[in-house]
Amino acid sequence: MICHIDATNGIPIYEQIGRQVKYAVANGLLVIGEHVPSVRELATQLAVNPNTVARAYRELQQGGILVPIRGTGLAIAPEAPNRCQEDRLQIVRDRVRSVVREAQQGGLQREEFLEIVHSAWIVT
Amino acid sequence: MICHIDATNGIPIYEQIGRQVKYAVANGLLVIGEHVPSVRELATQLAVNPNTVARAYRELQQGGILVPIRGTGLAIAPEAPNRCQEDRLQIVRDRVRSVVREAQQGGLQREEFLEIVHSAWIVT
Amino acid sequence: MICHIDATNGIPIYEQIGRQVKYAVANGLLVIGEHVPSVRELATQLAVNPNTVARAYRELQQGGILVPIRGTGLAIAPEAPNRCQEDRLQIVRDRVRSVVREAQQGGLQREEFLEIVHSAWIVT
Amino acid sequence: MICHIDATNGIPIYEQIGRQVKYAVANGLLVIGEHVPSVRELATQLAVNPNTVARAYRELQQGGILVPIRGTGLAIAPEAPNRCQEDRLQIVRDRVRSVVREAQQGGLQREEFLEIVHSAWIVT
DNA sequence: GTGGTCTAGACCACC
DNA sequence: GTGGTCTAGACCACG
Repeated sequence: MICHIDATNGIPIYEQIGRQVKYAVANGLLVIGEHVPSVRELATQLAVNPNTVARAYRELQQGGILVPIRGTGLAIAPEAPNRCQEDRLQIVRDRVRSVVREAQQGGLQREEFLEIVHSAWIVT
Repeated sequence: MICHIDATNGIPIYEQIGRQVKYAVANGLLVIGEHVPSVRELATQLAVNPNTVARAYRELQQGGILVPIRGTGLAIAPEAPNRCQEDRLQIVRDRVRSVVREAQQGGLQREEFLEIVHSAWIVT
Repeated sequence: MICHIDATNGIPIYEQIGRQVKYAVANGLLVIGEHVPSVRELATQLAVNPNTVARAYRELQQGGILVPIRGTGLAIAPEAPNRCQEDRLQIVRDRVRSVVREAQQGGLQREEFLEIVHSAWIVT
Repeated sequence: MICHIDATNGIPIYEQIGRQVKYAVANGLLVIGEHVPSVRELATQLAVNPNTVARAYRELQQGGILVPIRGTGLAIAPEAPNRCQEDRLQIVRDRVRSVVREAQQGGLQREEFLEIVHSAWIVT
Protein backbone atom coordinates (compact mmCIF):
# COMPACT_ATOMS: atom_id res chain seq x y z
CA MET A 1 0.00 0.00 0.00
CA ILE A 2 1.28 3.41 -0.94
CA CYS A 3 0.65 6.43 1.21
CA HIS A 4 1.34 10.08 0.54
CA ILE A 5 1.76 12.15 3.67
CA ASP A 6 1.96 15.91 3.65
CA ALA A 7 3.18 17.12 7.02
CA THR A 8 2.45 20.76 6.21
CA ASN A 9 -1.18 20.87 5.18
CA GLY A 10 -2.73 21.14 8.62
CA ILE A 11 -4.54 17.81 8.46
CA PRO A 12 -3.21 15.56 11.23
CA ILE A 13 -0.94 12.81 10.01
CA TYR A 14 -3.06 10.08 11.62
CA GLU A 15 -6.07 11.47 9.76
CA GLN A 16 -4.18 11.45 6.46
CA ILE A 17 -3.13 7.86 7.04
CA GLY A 18 -6.70 6.89 7.83
CA ARG A 19 -8.02 8.51 4.67
CA GLN A 20 -5.35 6.92 2.51
CA VAL A 21 -6.34 3.50 3.83
CA LYS A 22 -9.99 4.23 3.11
CA TYR A 23 -9.17 5.44 -0.37
CA ALA A 24 -7.07 2.35 -1.02
CA VAL A 25 -9.98 0.17 0.02
CA ALA A 26 -12.46 2.20 -1.99
CA ASN A 27 -10.24 1.94 -5.06
CA GLY A 28 -9.76 -1.79 -4.65
CA LEU A 29 -6.07 -1.62 -3.77
CA LEU A 30 -6.84 -3.32 -0.46
CA VAL A 31 -9.34 -6.15 -0.43
CA ILE A 32 -11.38 -7.80 2.34
CA GLY A 33 -9.25 -9.90 4.66
CA GLU A 34 -5.99 -8.48 3.42
CA HIS A 35 -3.59 -7.40 6.13
CA VAL A 36 -2.50 -3.81 6.34
CA PRO A 37 1.18 -3.18 7.08
CA SER A 38 2.04 -3.57 10.75
CA VAL A 39 2.13 -0.46 12.89
CA ARG A 40 5.90 -0.60 13.14
CA GLU A 41 6.41 -1.32 9.46
CA LEU A 42 4.24 1.51 8.19
CA ALA A 43 5.71 3.85 10.79
CA THR A 44 9.25 3.26 9.61
CA GLN A 45 8.16 3.40 5.97
CA LEU A 46 6.51 6.80 6.48
CA ALA A 47 9.16 7.99 8.93
CA VAL A 48 6.58 8.82 11.56
CA ASN A 49 6.13 7.66 15.13
CA PRO A 50 4.51 4.25 15.60
CA ASN A 51 1.96 5.81 17.92
CA THR A 52 0.75 8.02 15.09
CA VAL A 53 0.09 5.01 12.90
CA ALA A 54 -1.42 3.19 15.85
CA ARG A 55 -3.87 6.02 16.36
CA ALA A 56 -4.88 5.96 12.72
CA TYR A 57 -5.41 2.20 12.88
CA ARG A 58 -7.32 2.49 16.15
CA GLU A 59 -9.76 4.93 14.63
CA LEU A 60 -10.15 2.71 11.59
CA GLN A 61 -11.03 -0.13 13.93
CA GLN A 62 -13.59 2.03 15.67
CA GLY A 63 -15.00 2.86 12.27
CA GLY A 64 -15.28 -0.81 11.37
CA ILE A 65 -12.72 -0.57 8.57
CA LEU A 66 -10.11 -2.77 10.22
CA VAL A 67 -10.50 -5.83 12.43
CA PRO A 68 -7.79 -7.22 14.67
CA ILE A 69 -6.75 -10.79 14.01
CA ARG A 70 -5.19 -12.08 17.20
CA GLY A 71 -1.46 -12.15 16.94
CA THR A 72 -1.29 -11.59 13.22
CA GLY A 73 -2.16 -7.94 12.90
CA LEU A 74 -5.01 -5.96 11.40
CA ALA A 75 -7.04 -6.86 8.34
CA ILE A 76 -9.64 -5.19 6.14
CA ALA A 77 -13.09 -5.83 7.58
CA PRO A 78 -15.82 -7.43 5.47
CA GLU A 79 -17.95 -4.32 5.65
CA ALA A 80 -15.03 -2.01 4.84
CA PRO A 81 -15.53 -1.51 1.09
CA ASN A 82 -19.07 -0.24 1.51
CA ARG A 83 -18.11 2.05 4.34
CA CYS A 84 -15.04 3.38 2.56
CA GLN A 85 -17.02 4.01 -0.58
CA GLU A 86 -19.51 5.89 1.52
CA ASP A 87 -16.90 7.62 3.67
CA ARG A 88 -14.90 9.04 0.83
CA LEU A 89 -18.08 10.47 -0.67
CA GLN A 90 -19.04 11.84 2.73
CA ILE A 91 -15.67 13.48 3.28
CA VAL A 92 -15.83 15.16 -0.11
CA ARG A 93 -19.47 16.09 0.29
CA ASP A 94 -18.82 17.71 3.66
CA ARG A 95 -15.92 19.71 2.38
CA VAL A 96 -17.83 20.76 -0.74
CA ARG A 97 -20.83 21.82 1.32
CA SER A 98 -18.57 23.87 3.55
CA VAL A 99 -16.81 25.68 0.72
CA VAL A 100 -20.10 26.25 -1.08
CA ARG A 101 -21.53 27.85 2.03
CA GLU A 102 -18.53 30.12 2.26
CA ALA A 103 -18.79 31.06 -1.39
CA GLN A 104 -22.43 31.97 -0.96
CA GLN A 105 -21.70 33.99 2.17
CA GLY A 106 -19.08 35.73 0.07
CA GLY A 107 -21.70 36.65 -2.47
CA LEU A 108 -20.36 34.61 -5.35
CA GLN A 109 -22.66 33.76 -8.19
CA ARG A 110 -23.19 30.17 -9.22
CA GLU A 111 -21.34 30.63 -12.49
CA GLU A 112 -18.31 32.26 -10.88
CA PHE A 113 -18.07 29.36 -8.48
CA LEU A 114 -18.41 26.66 -11.11
CA GLU A 115 -15.73 28.39 -13.15
CA ILE A 116 -13.37 28.14 -10.17
CA VAL A 117 -14.19 24.45 -9.73
CA HIS A 118 -13.54 23.67 -13.36
CA SER A 119 -10.21 25.39 -13.46
CA ALA A 120 -9.15 23.75 -10.21
CA TRP A 121 -9.89 20.29 -11.56
CA ILE A 122 -7.92 20.91 -14.72
CA VAL A 123 -4.96 22.54 -12.99
CA THR A 124 -4.33 19.87 -10.42
CA MET B 1 -22.96 44.80 10.27
CA ILE B 2 -24.18 41.33 10.93
CA CYS B 3 -21.84 38.52 11.73
CA HIS B 4 -22.46 34.79 12.06
CA ILE B 5 -19.94 33.07 14.29
CA ASP B 6 -19.79 29.32 14.71
CA ALA B 7 -17.60 28.41 17.68
CA THR B 8 -17.49 24.75 16.75
CA ASN B 9 -16.60 24.59 13.03
CA GLY B 10 -12.83 24.57 13.32
CA ILE B 11 -12.16 27.91 11.66
CA PRO B 12 -10.64 30.32 14.18
CA ILE B 13 -13.11 32.88 15.41
CA TYR B 14 -10.84 35.80 14.56
CA GLU B 15 -10.60 34.42 11.04
CA GLN B 16 -14.37 34.12 10.78
CA ILE B 17 -14.76 37.72 11.90
CA GLY B 18 -12.19 38.88 9.38
CA ARG B 19 -13.88 37.08 6.53
CA GLN B 20 -17.29 38.39 7.48
CA VAL B 21 -15.93 41.94 7.33
CA LYS B 22 -14.37 41.27 3.95
CA TYR B 23 -17.55 39.74 2.61
CA ALA B 24 -19.57 42.70 3.89
CA VAL B 25 -17.23 45.04 2.06
CA ALA B 26 -17.23 42.92 -1.10
CA ASN B 27 -21.01 42.85 -1.08
CA GLY B 28 -21.30 46.58 -0.52
CA LEU B 29 -22.72 46.35 2.99
CA LEU B 30 -19.75 48.33 4.27
CA VAL B 31 -18.55 51.26 2.14
CA ILE B 32 -15.29 53.17 2.03
CA GLY B 33 -14.82 55.39 5.08
CA GLU B 34 -17.58 53.75 7.07
CA HIS B 35 -16.66 52.86 10.66
CA VAL B 36 -16.71 49.29 11.84
CA PRO B 37 -18.04 48.63 15.38
CA SER B 38 -15.53 49.20 18.16
CA VAL B 39 -13.67 46.20 19.48
CA ARG B 40 -15.58 46.23 22.75
CA GLU B 41 -18.93 46.73 21.05
CA LEU B 42 -18.49 43.89 18.56
CA ALA B 43 -17.03 41.65 21.27
CA THR B 44 -20.07 42.03 23.52
CA GLN B 45 -22.40 41.73 20.53
CA LEU B 46 -20.81 38.41 19.50
CA ALA B 47 -20.25 37.26 23.10
CA VAL B 48 -16.61 36.80 22.27
CA ASN B 49 -13.36 37.75 23.95
CA PRO B 50 -12.31 41.30 23.01
CA ASN B 51 -8.85 39.97 22.24
CA THR B 52 -10.39 37.90 19.49
CA VAL B 53 -12.01 40.88 17.81
CA ALA B 54 -8.85 42.88 18.29
CA ARG B 55 -6.85 40.23 16.54
CA ALA B 56 -9.29 40.14 13.64
CA TYR B 57 -9.12 43.91 13.28
CA ARG B 58 -5.34 43.90 13.58
CA GLU B 59 -5.02 41.49 10.71
CA LEU B 60 -7.49 43.48 8.67
CA GLN B 61 -5.32 46.54 9.22
CA GLN B 62 -2.25 44.63 8.13
CA GLY B 63 -4.16 43.58 5.05
CA GLY B 64 -5.09 47.15 4.25
CA ILE B 65 -8.81 46.58 4.72
CA LEU B 66 -9.14 48.81 7.77
CA VAL B 67 -7.43 52.07 8.56
CA PRO B 68 -7.31 53.72 11.97
CA ILE B 69 -8.94 57.14 12.22
CA ARG B 70 -7.39 59.04 15.08
CA GLY B 71 -9.67 59.09 18.06
CA THR B 72 -12.68 57.64 16.36
CA GLY B 73 -11.79 54.02 15.65
CA LEU B 74 -11.34 51.99 12.51
CA ALA B 75 -12.84 52.61 9.09
CA ILE B 76 -12.97 50.84 5.75
CA ALA B 77 -9.88 51.74 3.72
CA PRO B 78 -10.16 53.20 0.22
CA GLU B 79 -8.48 50.21 -1.34
CA ALA B 80 -10.63 47.74 0.64
CA PRO B 81 -13.30 46.87 -1.96
CA ASN B 82 -10.76 45.75 -4.55
CA ARG B 83 -8.81 43.71 -2.05
CA CYS B 84 -11.89 42.12 -0.53
CA GLN B 85 -13.15 41.26 -3.97
CA GLU B 86 -9.84 39.58 -4.65
CA ASP B 87 -9.51 38.01 -1.21
CA ARG B 88 -12.84 36.30 -1.26
CA LEU B 89 -11.99 34.78 -4.63
CA GLN B 90 -8.63 33.68 -3.29
CA ILE B 91 -10.16 32.08 -0.19
CA VAL B 92 -12.65 30.17 -2.25
CA ARG B 93 -10.07 29.19 -4.84
CA ASP B 94 -7.74 27.81 -2.19
CA ARG B 95 -10.43 25.78 -0.56
CA VAL B 96 -11.69 24.48 -3.88
CA ARG B 97 -8.19 23.44 -4.93
CA SER B 98 -7.76 21.58 -1.66
CA VAL B 99 -11.02 19.67 -1.88
CA VAL B 100 -10.41 18.86 -5.53
CA ARG B 101 -7.04 17.38 -4.65
CA GLU B 102 -8.66 15.22 -1.99
CA ALA B 103 -11.37 14.06 -4.37
CA GLN B 104 -8.79 13.03 -6.92
CA GLN B 105 -6.76 11.17 -4.30
CA GLY B 106 -9.97 9.42 -3.40
CA GLY B 107 -10.35 8.25 -6.98
CA LEU B 108 -13.47 10.22 -7.79
CA GLN B 109 -14.28 10.84 -11.42
CA ARG B 110 -14.79 14.36 -12.68
CA GLU B 111 -18.50 13.82 -13.21
CA GLU B 112 -19.08 12.37 -9.76
CA PHE B 113 -17.40 15.39 -8.26
CA LEU B 114 -19.33 17.91 -10.31
CA GLU B 115 -22.52 16.15 -9.35
CA ILE B 116 -21.66 16.64 -5.68
CA VAL B 117 -20.90 20.30 -6.28
CA HIS B 118 -24.17 20.88 -8.07
CA SER B 119 -26.26 19.22 -5.40
CA ALA B 120 -24.41 21.10 -2.67
CA TRP B 121 -25.14 24.41 -4.30
CA ILE B 122 -28.79 23.61 -4.75
CA VAL B 123 -29.32 22.18 -1.29
CA THR B 124 -27.79 25.01 0.65
CA MET C 1 -16.99 15.34 39.50
CA ILE C 2 -15.76 12.31 41.36
CA CYS C 3 -14.00 9.49 39.63
CA HIS C 4 -12.94 6.11 40.95
CA ILE C 5 -10.09 4.54 39.01
CA ASP C 6 -8.96 0.98 39.53
CA ALA C 7 -5.61 0.47 37.86
CA THR C 8 -5.68 -3.29 38.39
CA ASN C 9 -8.93 -4.49 36.88
CA GLY C 10 -7.80 -4.82 33.28
CA ILE C 11 -10.06 -2.12 31.92
CA PRO C 12 -7.93 0.67 30.42
CA ILE C 13 -7.83 3.80 32.53
CA TYR C 14 -9.07 5.99 29.68
CA GLU C 15 -12.04 3.66 29.32
CA GLN C 16 -12.79 3.86 33.03
CA ILE C 17 -12.64 7.64 32.89
CA GLY C 18 -14.98 7.67 29.92
CA ARG C 19 -17.49 5.47 31.67
CA GLN C 20 -17.35 7.50 34.85
CA VAL C 21 -18.17 10.62 32.87
CA LYS C 22 -21.07 8.87 31.19
CA TYR C 23 -22.35 7.59 34.50
CA ALA C 24 -22.09 11.07 36.00
CA VAL C 25 -24.14 12.45 33.12
CA ALA C 26 -26.65 9.62 33.31
CA ASN C 27 -27.05 10.20 37.04
CA GLY C 28 -27.48 13.94 36.62
CA LEU C 29 -24.22 14.89 38.31
CA LEU C 30 -23.13 16.60 35.11
CA VAL C 31 -25.70 18.62 33.19
CA ILE C 32 -25.88 19.86 29.60
CA GLY C 33 -23.46 22.69 28.94
CA GLU C 34 -21.49 22.12 32.13
CA HIS C 35 -17.73 22.01 31.69
CA VAL C 36 -15.83 18.90 32.60
CA PRO C 37 -12.54 19.40 34.45
CA SER C 38 -9.70 20.38 32.15
CA VAL C 39 -7.41 17.65 30.91
CA ARG C 40 -4.58 18.82 33.12
CA GLU C 41 -6.77 19.29 36.16
CA LEU C 42 -8.35 15.87 36.04
CA ALA C 43 -5.00 14.31 35.24
CA THR C 44 -3.37 15.71 38.35
CA GLN C 45 -6.45 14.91 40.43
CA LEU C 46 -6.37 11.25 39.36
CA ALA C 47 -2.58 11.11 39.29
CA VAL C 48 -2.53 9.86 35.72
CA ASN C 49 -0.87 11.19 32.60
CA PRO C 50 -2.68 14.06 30.86
CA ASN C 51 -2.61 12.07 27.63
CA THR C 52 -4.68 9.36 29.24
CA VAL C 53 -7.37 11.85 30.18
CA ALA C 54 -7.07 13.46 26.77
CA ARG C 55 -7.73 10.14 25.11
CA ALA C 56 -10.80 9.56 27.24
CA TYR C 57 -12.11 13.01 26.40
CA ARG C 58 -11.32 12.53 22.71
CA GLU C 59 -13.39 9.38 22.56
CA LEU C 60 -16.20 11.10 24.41
CA GLN C 61 -16.13 13.80 21.76
CA GLN C 62 -16.29 11.19 19.02
CA GLY C 63 -19.23 9.68 20.83
CA GLY C 64 -21.03 13.00 20.96
CA ILE C 65 -20.90 13.22 24.76
CA LEU C 66 -18.56 16.21 24.91
CA VAL C 67 -18.30 19.22 22.65
CA PRO C 68 -15.31 21.53 22.50
CA ILE C 69 -16.00 25.17 23.30
CA ARG C 70 -13.25 27.21 21.71
CA GLY C 71 -10.71 28.25 24.23
CA THR C 72 -12.74 27.38 27.28
CA GLY C 73 -12.57 23.61 27.34
CA LEU C 74 -15.01 20.78 26.90
CA ALA C 75 -18.68 20.76 27.86
CA ILE C 76 -21.48 18.23 28.08
CA ALA C 77 -23.22 18.03 24.71
CA PRO C 78 -26.99 18.58 24.42
CA GLU C 79 -27.53 15.01 23.26
CA ALA C 80 -25.31 13.58 26.00
CA PRO C 81 -27.93 12.59 28.60
CA ASN C 82 -29.86 10.44 26.17
CA ARG C 83 -26.74 8.78 24.87
CA CYS C 84 -25.29 8.21 28.32
CA GLN C 85 -28.54 6.75 29.53
CA GLU C 86 -28.47 4.45 26.57
CA ASP C 87 -24.74 3.75 26.77
CA ARG C 88 -24.69 2.70 30.37
CA LEU C 89 -27.51 0.28 29.68
CA GLN C 90 -25.68 -0.96 26.62
CA ILE C 91 -22.44 -1.49 28.53
CA VAL C 92 -24.21 -3.45 31.22
CA ARG C 93 -26.31 -5.35 28.72
CA ASP C 94 -23.26 -6.39 26.73
CA ARG C 95 -21.42 -7.58 29.77
CA VAL C 96 -24.46 -9.41 31.08
CA ARG C 97 -25.01 -11.08 27.72
CA SER C 98 -21.41 -12.16 27.65
CA VAL C 99 -21.40 -13.66 31.13
CA VAL C 100 -24.76 -15.33 30.52
CA ARG C 101 -23.38 -16.95 27.38
CA GLU C 102 -20.43 -18.23 29.35
CA ALA C 103 -22.66 -19.57 32.10
CA GLN C 104 -24.76 -21.41 29.56
CA GLN C 105 -21.69 -22.83 27.83
CA GLY C 106 -20.63 -23.96 31.27
CA GLY C 107 -23.88 -25.84 31.64
CA LEU C 108 -25.28 -23.80 34.52
CA GLN C 109 -28.98 -23.94 35.18
CA ARG C 110 -31.04 -20.79 35.25
CA GLU C 111 -31.61 -20.98 38.99
CA GLU C 112 -27.96 -21.54 39.81
CA PHE C 113 -27.08 -18.46 37.80
CA LEU C 114 -29.75 -16.23 39.33
CA GLU C 115 -28.60 -17.33 42.77
CA ILE C 116 -25.09 -16.11 41.93
CA VAL C 117 -26.44 -12.81 40.67
CA HIS C 118 -28.50 -12.25 43.79
CA SER C 119 -25.66 -12.95 46.16
CA ALA C 120 -23.33 -10.74 44.13
CA TRP C 121 -25.70 -7.80 44.32
CA ILE C 122 -26.16 -8.16 48.05
CA VAL C 123 -22.50 -8.66 48.79
CA THR C 124 -21.18 -5.64 46.96
CA MET D 1 -14.68 -32.69 21.91
CA ILE D 2 -16.16 -29.63 20.31
CA CYS D 3 -14.71 -26.20 20.88
CA HIS D 4 -15.99 -22.78 19.87
CA ILE D 5 -13.24 -20.19 19.55
CA ASP D 6 -13.92 -16.53 18.95
CA ALA D 7 -10.72 -14.77 17.92
CA THR D 8 -12.23 -11.32 18.34
CA ASN D 9 -13.90 -11.31 21.77
CA GLY D 10 -10.95 -10.20 23.87
CA ILE D 11 -10.57 -13.36 25.90
CA PRO D 12 -7.21 -15.02 25.17
CA ILE D 13 -7.56 -18.01 22.92
CA TYR D 14 -5.63 -20.29 25.26
CA GLU D 15 -8.01 -19.26 28.01
CA GLN D 16 -11.02 -20.02 25.84
CA ILE D 17 -9.63 -23.44 25.07
CA GLY D 18 -8.99 -24.12 28.73
CA ARG D 19 -12.50 -23.13 29.70
CA GLN D 20 -14.05 -25.24 26.97
CA VAL D 21 -12.19 -28.26 28.29
CA LYS D 22 -13.33 -27.53 31.81
CA TYR D 23 -16.91 -27.08 30.71
CA ALA D 24 -16.78 -30.33 28.76
CA VAL D 25 -15.59 -32.11 31.87
CA ALA D 26 -18.12 -30.40 34.09
CA ASN D 27 -20.90 -31.36 31.70
CA GLY D 28 -19.74 -34.96 31.47
CA LEU D 29 -18.66 -34.77 27.84
CA LEU D 30 -15.16 -35.75 28.89
CA VAL D 31 -14.81 -38.42 31.58
CA ILE D 32 -11.98 -39.38 33.90
CA GLY D 33 -9.16 -41.10 32.05
CA GLU D 34 -10.37 -40.09 28.61
CA HIS D 35 -7.71 -38.64 26.33
CA VAL D 36 -7.99 -35.12 25.04
CA PRO D 37 -6.97 -34.52 21.42
CA SER D 38 -3.23 -34.09 20.87
CA VAL D 39 -1.84 -30.58 20.72
CA ARG D 40 -1.21 -30.85 16.99
CA GLU D 41 -4.61 -32.37 16.28
CA LEU D 42 -6.59 -29.78 18.21
CA ALA D 43 -4.42 -26.99 16.80
CA THR D 44 -5.17 -27.94 13.21
CA GLN D 45 -8.81 -28.56 14.05
CA LEU D 46 -9.16 -25.07 15.52
CA ALA D 47 -6.84 -23.47 12.95
CA VAL D 48 -4.81 -22.12 15.79
CA ASN D 49 -1.12 -21.98 16.58
CA PRO D 50 0.04 -25.21 18.31
CA ASN D 51 1.74 -23.07 20.93
CA THR D 52 -1.65 -21.73 21.91
CA VAL D 53 -3.09 -25.18 22.50
CA ALA D 54 0.08 -26.22 24.28
CA ARG D 55 -0.25 -23.29 26.62
CA ALA D 56 -3.87 -24.14 27.37
CA TYR D 57 -2.95 -27.76 28.11
CA ARG D 58 0.00 -26.70 30.23
CA GLU D 59 -2.19 -24.54 32.42
CA LEU D 60 -4.74 -27.35 32.66
CA GLN D 61 -2.00 -29.65 33.87
CA GLN D 62 -0.93 -27.08 36.44
CA GLY D 63 -4.55 -26.88 37.54
CA GLY D 64 -4.76 -30.64 37.94
CA ILE D 65 -7.34 -31.05 35.20
CA LEU D 66 -5.11 -33.00 32.85
CA VAL D 67 -2.47 -35.60 33.60
CA PRO D 68 0.19 -36.78 31.19
CA ILE D 69 0.05 -40.49 30.32
CA ARG D 70 3.49 -41.62 29.24
CA GLY D 71 3.68 -42.01 25.54
CA THR D 72 0.00 -41.60 24.85
CA GLY D 73 -0.74 -37.95 25.57
CA LEU D 74 -2.91 -36.17 28.09
CA ALA D 75 -5.95 -37.51 29.90
CA ILE D 76 -8.62 -36.18 32.24
CA ALA D 77 -7.38 -36.39 35.81
CA PRO D 78 -9.36 -38.18 38.50
CA GLU D 79 -9.92 -35.03 40.46
CA ALA D 80 -10.92 -33.06 37.35
CA PRO D 81 -14.72 -33.21 37.62
CA ASN D 82 -14.79 -31.67 41.09
CA ARG D 83 -12.35 -28.93 40.17
CA CYS D 84 -14.09 -28.12 36.90
CA GLN D 85 -17.40 -27.94 38.69
CA GLU D 86 -15.86 -25.50 41.13
CA ASP D 87 -13.90 -23.56 38.50
CA ARG D 88 -16.83 -22.88 36.28
CA LEU D 89 -18.74 -21.50 39.26
CA GLN D 90 -15.76 -19.37 40.21
CA ILE D 91 -15.37 -17.97 36.70
CA VAL D 92 -19.02 -17.05 36.51
CA ARG D 93 -19.05 -15.65 40.03
CA ASP D 94 -16.08 -13.40 39.30
CA ARG D 95 -17.58 -12.08 36.13
CA VAL D 96 -20.95 -11.53 37.76
CA ARG D 97 -19.38 -9.65 40.64
CA SER D 98 -17.54 -7.41 38.19
CA VAL D 99 -20.57 -6.57 36.09
CA VAL D 100 -22.66 -5.98 39.19
CA ARG D 101 -20.10 -3.52 40.48
CA GLU D 102 -20.21 -1.66 37.17
CA ALA D 103 -24.00 -1.58 37.16
CA GLN D 104 -24.05 -0.12 40.64
CA GLN D 105 -21.46 2.51 39.70
CA GLY D 106 -23.72 3.33 36.78
CA GLY D 107 -26.58 4.00 39.15
CA LEU D 108 -28.79 1.15 38.03
CA GLN D 109 -31.48 -0.03 40.37
CA ARG D 110 -31.66 -3.66 41.43
CA GLU D 111 -34.82 -4.27 39.42
CA GLU D 112 -33.47 -2.70 36.25
CA PHE D 113 -30.44 -4.94 36.49
CA LEU D 114 -32.41 -8.11 37.14
CA GLU D 115 -34.61 -7.26 34.18
CA ILE D 116 -31.50 -7.10 31.98
CA VAL D 117 -30.30 -10.42 33.32
CA HIS D 118 -33.62 -12.09 32.67
CA SER D 119 -33.92 -10.86 29.12
CA ALA D 120 -30.30 -11.84 28.42
CA TRP D 121 -30.94 -15.36 29.60
CA ILE D 122 -34.06 -15.71 27.56
CA VAL D 123 -32.66 -14.14 24.41
CA THR D 124 -29.47 -16.11 24.23
C1' DG E 1 -5.17 29.35 30.51
C1' DT E 2 -7.42 25.57 26.97
C1' DG E 3 -7.19 21.19 23.91
C1' DG E 4 -4.60 18.97 19.85
C1' DT E 5 -0.66 16.77 17.88
C1' DC E 6 3.53 14.46 17.70
C1' DT E 7 7.63 12.09 19.42
C1' DA E 8 10.04 8.78 22.32
C1' DG E 9 10.34 4.94 24.93
C1' DA E 10 8.68 1.60 28.25
C1' DC E 11 5.82 -2.47 29.49
C1' DC E 12 2.28 -5.85 28.65
C1' DA E 13 -0.45 -9.83 26.62
C1' DC E 14 -0.77 -12.67 22.87
C1' DC E 15 0.89 -15.82 19.21
C1' DG F 1 6.85 -11.02 15.78
C1' DT F 2 1.87 -8.45 16.69
C1' DG F 3 -1.14 -4.55 18.74
C1' DG F 4 -2.47 -2.11 23.27
C1' DT F 5 -1.54 0.86 27.07
C1' DC F 6 0.72 4.22 29.66
C1' DT F 7 4.14 7.75 30.74
C1' DA F 8 6.81 11.89 29.73
C1' DG F 9 7.63 15.93 27.51
C1' DA F 10 7.61 19.13 23.63
C1' DC F 11 5.24 22.26 20.40
C1' DC F 12 1.24 24.50 18.36
C1' DA F 13 -3.20 27.19 17.73
C1' DC F 14 -6.64 29.44 20.13
C1' DG F 15 -8.70 32.79 23.40
